[in-house]
Amino acid sequence: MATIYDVARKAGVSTYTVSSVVNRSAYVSPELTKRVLKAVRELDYTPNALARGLQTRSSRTVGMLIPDIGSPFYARVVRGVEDRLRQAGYSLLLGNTYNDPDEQSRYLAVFRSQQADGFLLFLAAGDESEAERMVRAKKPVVFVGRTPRSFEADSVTIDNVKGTRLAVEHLIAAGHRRIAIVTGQLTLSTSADRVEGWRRTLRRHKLTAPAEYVCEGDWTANSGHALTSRLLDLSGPPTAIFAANFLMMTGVLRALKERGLRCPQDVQVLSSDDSEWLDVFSPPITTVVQPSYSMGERAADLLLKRMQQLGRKFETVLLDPELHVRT
Amino acid sequence: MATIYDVARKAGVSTYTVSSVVNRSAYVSPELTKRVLKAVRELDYTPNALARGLQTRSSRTVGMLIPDIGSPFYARVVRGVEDRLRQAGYSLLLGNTYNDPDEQSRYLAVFRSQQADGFLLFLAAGDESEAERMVRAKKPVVFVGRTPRSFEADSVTIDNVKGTRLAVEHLIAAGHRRIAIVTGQLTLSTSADRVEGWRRTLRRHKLTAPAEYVCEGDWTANSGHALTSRLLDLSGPPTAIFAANFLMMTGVLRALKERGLRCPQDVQVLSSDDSEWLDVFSPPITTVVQPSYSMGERAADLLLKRMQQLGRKFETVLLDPELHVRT
DNA sequence: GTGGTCGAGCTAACCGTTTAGCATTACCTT
DNA sequence: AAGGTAATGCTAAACGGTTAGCTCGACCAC
Repeated sequence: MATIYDVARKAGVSTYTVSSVVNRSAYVSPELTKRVLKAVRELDYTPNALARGLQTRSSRTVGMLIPDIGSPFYARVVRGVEDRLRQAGYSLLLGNTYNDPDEQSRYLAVFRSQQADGFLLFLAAGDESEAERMVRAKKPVVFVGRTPRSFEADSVTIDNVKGTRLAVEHLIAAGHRRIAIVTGQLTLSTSADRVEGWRRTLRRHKLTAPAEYVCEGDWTANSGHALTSRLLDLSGPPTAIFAANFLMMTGVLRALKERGLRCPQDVQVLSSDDSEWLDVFSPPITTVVQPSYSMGERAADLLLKRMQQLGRKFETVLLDPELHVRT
Repeated sequence: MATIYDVARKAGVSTYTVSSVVNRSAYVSPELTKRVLKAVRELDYTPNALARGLQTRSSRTVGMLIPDIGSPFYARVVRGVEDRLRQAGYSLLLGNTYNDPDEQSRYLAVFRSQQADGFLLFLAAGDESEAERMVRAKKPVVFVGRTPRSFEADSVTIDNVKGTRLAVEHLIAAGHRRIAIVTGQLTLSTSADRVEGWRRTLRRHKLTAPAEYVCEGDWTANSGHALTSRLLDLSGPPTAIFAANFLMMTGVLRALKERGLRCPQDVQVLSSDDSEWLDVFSPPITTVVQPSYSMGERAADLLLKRMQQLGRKFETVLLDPELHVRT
């Protein structure tokens, strides 16, 4: 690989001049500019980002932590992030945590070592203290999807309380009185908020639900399946189930199918996370549409702002979910 | 951020000693080792990967190009890659090309600038010459999913000819005689091979199909929809349609639904790309299961081998698809 | 002619690692 | 005691960029 020295020699100028031309960082006469560009072309020179980053102490790279790139929801968030960062000239370093705090720590160490300029954290359940230290150390961090419980920071989340409220109101309007919720770890704000939305909406409509109607799982189809089986074994099983993500929803449907229960006739199922193509399948699943792509965009925007201006006050972006009714 | 100098000073040793301890690259007495580790801990020292990479001319980073992280299929490939690379101590730099050759070039430049040690390319349709230059320049490159048409290289692909054969044979066995195929750009080996498998299988069974039964799209749901509409307008419309990926399949179903055609009674639909949860929805879609996760793993393995031993002869891994029959 | 100002581009130090080559010490051999 | 050897860790030079501070010449005013 050609270096800046090679280019400088070939063009008969100093490395300063090459650098100035390549980065458009200082005026260079047309004559020299032409010679430099010619040498760059002929040597197929690409600046070494490592060397540049070492000197400028900025890698133009952002580290992002997500639970699972395999889930369409997260994937769309990543897409939003990437499209924005690309425009701003940043690259994305991605870390799949599989919701495992150890993997999470490992990736944070990698990001740190790679001198990431900023961090987008879609945190796993578990210890928040590491993330908190980063915020306290004034590193540019934006929390995505899940807000830290115990400290202030930039974040972009979806109004999960509202999302569940829309879903539950829809069910109540359809005549349901026994509505259960199947969700992920309750220590996560996403889960807690969804349960909160469910609880409040029931109360506002003067409905009650047994404690067993709140089912804590781990976002997987298997947990959705297991929790639903338990629900159906209750003496008073629900007539509607809200699943907090797509995979759990498929687990719910599987449990119903196993028992020969029909959806929506016997048990109606709603879920978070919309996909356009749900239209073409049955049963019809009414969903809470999470603006996942724009969540990614907004998070990237917020991070870019924070990186530019470290001292600014924390900002919290709350995005509105919508109900996509399917019948 | 603490540097190796800070650690050296604090421990009262040279940077050589710190480096030796941190990398376990040379024997250091227990006494000094202890002092170094203590200093590392107290200063919370993390080596600067940029400086290290500059010196060792290896970033321990792999650049990967994929069409769209938003598609579950690609996402699973990425997961396989990432899990393997992680074990080997590499980070993944991801580039979403959206099947756009320009984006692809842009990302290759980024990877190059970031001094990626290796490249995993799930290429977009279009010009292959850039990738070819990389291979000729003896850079560690592994092609994933799609093989280059015009030159030799390491690659990991799925036997698409066989996949389509399984699908078409299944349809023929079920009594279908008019089988159409809806696929992506025919310049891509994935598409071409699928069409090839379809054509050969029909011929082997002494069936013919009009030219219009081969429908070239761009992998999107919209193109699946448009192509299917055209198919249904033919004077002799097909009784079965094979869609070359998940999204196109949903487009096919949408077109059928619009016309009130029932699946599988009126038109049966098969597709590539399985998802476990298809079980819980109807219509039942028989799919060709692509071993996407292991494709990622194998690609990463192959790349690691190539990076270790640049001169080795090219290897082609062909993975077997399976049919997942749903009724 | 002198001094001042300005613009263009050069020089050289620095970013934080790794590592070849060397220095020092301890220990062994004869 | 002298010389040889091995073990241990130090010194200093890279790696490939960026950029503060400087030089040099052109131009201008008086």
